[in-house]
Amino acid sequence: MKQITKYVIKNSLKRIFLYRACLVRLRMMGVERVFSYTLGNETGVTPDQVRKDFSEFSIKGNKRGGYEIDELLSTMESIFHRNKDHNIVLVGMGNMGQSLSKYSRFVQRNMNIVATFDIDPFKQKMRSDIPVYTMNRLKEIIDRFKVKVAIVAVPEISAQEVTDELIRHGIKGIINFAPVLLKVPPEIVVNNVNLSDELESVIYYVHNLLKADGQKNIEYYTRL
Amino acid sequence: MKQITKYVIKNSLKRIFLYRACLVRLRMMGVERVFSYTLGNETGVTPDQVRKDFSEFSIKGNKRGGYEIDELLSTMESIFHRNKDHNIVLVGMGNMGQSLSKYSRFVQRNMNIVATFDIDPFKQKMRSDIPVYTMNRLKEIIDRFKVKVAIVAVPEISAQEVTDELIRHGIKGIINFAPVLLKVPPEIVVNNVNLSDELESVIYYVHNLLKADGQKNIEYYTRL
DNA sequence: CGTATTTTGTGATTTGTTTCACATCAAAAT
DNA sequence: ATTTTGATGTGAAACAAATCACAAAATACG
Ligand SMILES: NC(=O)c1ccc[n+]([C@@H]2O[C@H](COP(=O)([O-])OP(=O)(O)OC[C@H]3O[C@@H](n4cnc5c(N)ncnc54)[C@H](O)[C@@H]3O)[C@@H](O)[C@H]2O)c1
Ligand SMILES: NC(=O)c1ccc[n+]([C@@H]2O[C@H](COP(=O)([O-])OP(=O)(O)OC[C@H]3O[C@@H](n4cnc5c(N)ncnc54)[C@H](O)[C@@H]3O)[C@@H](O)[C@H]2O)c1
Repeated sequence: MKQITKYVIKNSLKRIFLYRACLVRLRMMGVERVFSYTLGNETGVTPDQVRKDFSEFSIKGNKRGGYEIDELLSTMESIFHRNKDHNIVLVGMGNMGQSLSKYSRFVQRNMNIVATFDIDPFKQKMRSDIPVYTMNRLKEIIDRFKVKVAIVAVPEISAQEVTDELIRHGIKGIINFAPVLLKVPPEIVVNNVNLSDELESVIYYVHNLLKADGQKNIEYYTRL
Repeated sequence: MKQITKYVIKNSLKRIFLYRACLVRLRMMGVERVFSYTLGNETGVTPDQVRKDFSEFSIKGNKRGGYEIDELLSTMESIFHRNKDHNIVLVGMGNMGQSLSKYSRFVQRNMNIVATFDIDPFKQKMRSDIPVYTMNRLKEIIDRFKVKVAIVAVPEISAQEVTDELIRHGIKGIINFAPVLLKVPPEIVVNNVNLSDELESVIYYVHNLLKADGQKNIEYYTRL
């Protein structure tokens, strides 16, 4: 009973990510507390929106005193389940897969790629920090590391087949870089990232903005 | 007068990309015409929404006869300015930059990376199809190839500085892979792609869906 | 040729999101 | 201790997006 259940990250959640990144930076700069005004200014969001977003996630501040950054960050950590580590597998060690496997920021955020998989024996011989396995070890690794989330970085043609296999072995969430809409059962979370579309949309907006020349941006964009 | 003007791709435009990819596939399979119902089914969108989207972009079909795929595709091509080529520059030939520079699908969609740039002399010596230049040739290349759009794939710390330089030399649109909100004048289009956030949001949704277990998806997601 | 059928295109309605406005509280000032 | 000030938190209002519903148009069929 596979079906297309596309989802996009809710804007309010995207903004929470934004706030967090900003808070981490401010904290490193020695700042201890923020107001919705400060945070809004820093992230290009109105203070009202910041407070509404916090309200949605039941994040509380101190009347008049604003928000204590450390407290805010630890509240966010528990919202995002960042207190514990998350094991991830990556399928497809081509250009994209290799690049992602080396990306240190995932680890910094407690997202560990514990193993990668590829059908190409040459890729399997690659020396790398993270092991590259054949597909037949998929189940073993997913079970051993209690992996719930996978990165799909295989060619378009193989993406659905790989996805089916991942789900069969217990994967619940997928971030997919292949330019296809994966069909999955409704309880599976899929985030389709299509970089060609992202780039092309920039071109589209550049052209239309140049024509429109100025204030009518709203017609073409949606604010985050 | 730099400021934060974040924009996200409008959902209706995202869906148009979706329709197009689907239409290309159907066309290759020999299908000649579609109905909003077919297309919706194929992309997980309601037929009403398909027609509303087409209406927004003034795409017309034939009452009763549906849409002729070829006609639809060529209308879309002109909407997306795909009739002409688009020259792009890429700054930062690290893991991500190299991967993107090899991505053939950009070229397939008439988006040509004409040159790449890096401060690292080692990267400049790299043999690759696309030339790697020092930053001081940026202006020359941008002018020569009439480049309007750039890909930023440098570390977080350098992203703003590189962006400023790109804009100074006439770039109007940027897709940014560094996890920072770039500050740009309001007439510049920026698409900030943050892959850590995308991955983390999958984890977030997986956890919350598992808890919610079933139909209340709507609470956590926004449909595309 | 006219009637039934099917699908588009778009106002009207509903649903969702952002902005506004202000009561509420906590701290600072007097 | 009381007033003033300044920020939060959240209903209400305004705005935006998605769904519904149906008239209009094109085709099929008797
Ligand atoms: N390269 C990029 O910058 C880029 C950008 C955006 C999207 N993408 C998408 O990401 C995906 C990967 O792109 P790439 O450039 O890394 O391609 P690639 O060809 O370099 O790598 C694909 C890898 O997947 C492996 N593979 C193929 N079928 C497999 C299967 N059934 N099971 C396991 N592994 C399999 C191949 O052996 C290869 O190593 C593609 O869908 C592409 O469209 C790539
Ligand atoms: N690697 C990934 O998979 C990945 C994923 C998501 C986001 N990103 C982001 O993309 C960016 C690049 O990541 P990466 O992994 O390729 O890093 P990297 O360190 O491999 O590459 C960065 C490149 O930028 C060059 N550079 C640095 N400063 C520069 C400057 N001022 N001008 C020109 N070039 C400069 C460096 O010489 C290097 O070649 C980072 O911001 C990173 O956070 C990377």
